[in-house]
Amino acid sequence: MRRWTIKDIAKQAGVSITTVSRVLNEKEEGMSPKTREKVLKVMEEVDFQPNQFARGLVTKRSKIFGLIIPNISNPYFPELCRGVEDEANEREYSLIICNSDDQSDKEKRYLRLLEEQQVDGIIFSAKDSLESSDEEQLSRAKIPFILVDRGKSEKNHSSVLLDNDKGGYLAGKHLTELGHRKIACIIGPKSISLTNDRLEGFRRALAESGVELSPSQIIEGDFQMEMAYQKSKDLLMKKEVTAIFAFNDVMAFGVYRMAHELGIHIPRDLSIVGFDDIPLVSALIPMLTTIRQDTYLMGREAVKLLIQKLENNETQSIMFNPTLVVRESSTSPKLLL
Amino acid sequence: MRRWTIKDIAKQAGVSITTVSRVLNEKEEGMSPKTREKVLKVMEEVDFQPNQFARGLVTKRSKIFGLIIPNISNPYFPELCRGVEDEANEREYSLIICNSDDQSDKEKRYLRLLEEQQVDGIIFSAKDSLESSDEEQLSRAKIPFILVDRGKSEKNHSSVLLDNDKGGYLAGKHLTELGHRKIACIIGPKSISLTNDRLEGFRRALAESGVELSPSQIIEGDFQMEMAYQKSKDLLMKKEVTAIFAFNDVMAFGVYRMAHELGIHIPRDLSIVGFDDIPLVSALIPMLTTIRQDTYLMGREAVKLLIQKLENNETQSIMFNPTLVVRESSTSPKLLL
DNA sequence: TTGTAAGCGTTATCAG
DNA sequence: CTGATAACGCTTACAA
Repeated sequence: MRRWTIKDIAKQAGVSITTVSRVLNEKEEGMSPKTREKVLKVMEEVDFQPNQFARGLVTKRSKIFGLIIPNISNPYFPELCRGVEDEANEREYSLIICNSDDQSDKEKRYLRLLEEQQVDGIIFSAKDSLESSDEEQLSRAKIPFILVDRGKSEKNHSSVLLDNDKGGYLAGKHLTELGHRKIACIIGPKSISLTNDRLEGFRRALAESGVELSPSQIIEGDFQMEMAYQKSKDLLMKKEVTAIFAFNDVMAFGVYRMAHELGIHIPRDLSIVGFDDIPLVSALIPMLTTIRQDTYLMGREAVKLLIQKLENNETQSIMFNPTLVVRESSTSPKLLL
Repeated sequence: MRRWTIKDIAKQAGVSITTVSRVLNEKEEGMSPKTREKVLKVMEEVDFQPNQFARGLVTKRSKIFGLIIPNISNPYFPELCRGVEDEANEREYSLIICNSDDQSDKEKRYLRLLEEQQVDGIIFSAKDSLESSDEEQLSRAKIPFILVDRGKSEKNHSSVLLDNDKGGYLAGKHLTELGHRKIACIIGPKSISLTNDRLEGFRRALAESGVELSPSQIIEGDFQMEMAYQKSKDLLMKKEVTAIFAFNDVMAFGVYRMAHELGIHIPRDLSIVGFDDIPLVSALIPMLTTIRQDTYLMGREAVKLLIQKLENNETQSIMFNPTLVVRESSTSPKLLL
């Protein structure tokens, strides 16, 4: 037999389909317990499952959220994703995930896809802040969305972001307090605003100690290990800096590798500070000093705010605070160059 | 105005809804180009998007696959997930992902959820091989599925698995060939069959060199770093082994950490072999020798076979071959104990 | 407390 | 080549 429908259930239980629909939706407590029992019994027996297509067609709700992230292979995102998934599922939503690879066209394509799938909302960790064309599309489709991790806090949309300026500041302050004066950083793509925020905070911290950051000490990376590994070579060979601040942990991994290759000892010859505090960080030897963000919680929070938006049309933004986690990779420079 | 429907398009273009539906589905090339143009133009103008609920209601297809994995935070799975997502999207499918945390009840819950969402198929990396109750449910719901990474190859369902026995064998052979005689291993949960497969291959390789694996040399881990870190302490302090084979890279990370803490030098005092070859592995210092599997490709392949099943009802299984990647963490023991 | 019937936006079957 | 029209399975006024 084909799948059971409420019609079948109704016939079997000797009631109308309306009644079945009612018990399905747990509405109308004003209903004879007998009838309810009868219906529930039949449903139970055949392990009835309502058809979401039919439901959605009427209610216009899919109980699905979309999550767009740059790349799940970047260890930052599984944590975020996990937070989003856990919160979503507790609230009976499923999650479609999409990897944009930081490409605008893929973002657009997925946005369309999600719209077509009639998702009830989108959690968006975009290439950067939303492009206006995307925002337009989203609002035209009336899909509530929330920006997470990437983007800017604006009053016309919800967001869950990190105080990246503060993160950069913490890193800078830590290094200058240790006595470092010659410091470089491996930043993210300049097109991404959080890169600039971190850089600004970092600069400010250095400036407070009268340390300047020359252009040659700012290396543009892509948040991946490989490029950081390669680009740090020059920097390390010249031996002109005593410390490096990598804008994420994965790039710090790259620096570790190059330092190892060149026989540079961490932290004796070189201090390193990372960003994110991804779980595997504690396995790096020596253990990495880093700026921690509570990625998992940010994911959960994003879903909460999204649901706020969805149910009450409330726009809300939260900014998380990063913290400095001092481990073994940072120490005072052995001598001032 | 509310969302456009094919009805609106039809009216606007001065044709019937059937015609609109036809151009939407690119059917019936036998159609006057004029009409087609006319309709397409209107669609373009209003950026028309068909309602998947209505579509699904009649076609019974959601264009969504479900992916159930233990935990996206375990670095093995993002790769798998990425492979699945890429292949799925190229074929116009979206992907709902679910983390089961290796708990049977969560698996069951998600299975139900996916069924309710009317997914067109499920890619399942279960706790272990499918429980019969799950298989029953799946077949009752007529949802095609494929097992990936975890499970057993059986002729009544498709699967994409790794030759774990061979993987274990490669690791064992490598270590014995280097001259190790006292070897331990940190395995996965015994309830998972791939653990036993790897162990068996490993044992066989050791046996070929007359090396035996005593129970005290088999440590049960959970594929996470933390437990491997703690459980390796005893092992390392006794200094009774010259090599350790960790059943995944993440646990190898844990061993690295403990070795570092205890001042044990890798590979001089201790050789380590991991499993998986996750991307960050190359950042471990010294670089980890490991058994590589092409996780990304396995993900892609899983989707291909799933679609085979879906479209042609062909059941097919593939077994991938692991390879040994020798890096810096394994070498001959400095002296035979 | 329960039932009837009108949609929801598509696709598919027939006619024309 | 094109168009009515009947499903698809559910929710929801509106009646009874």
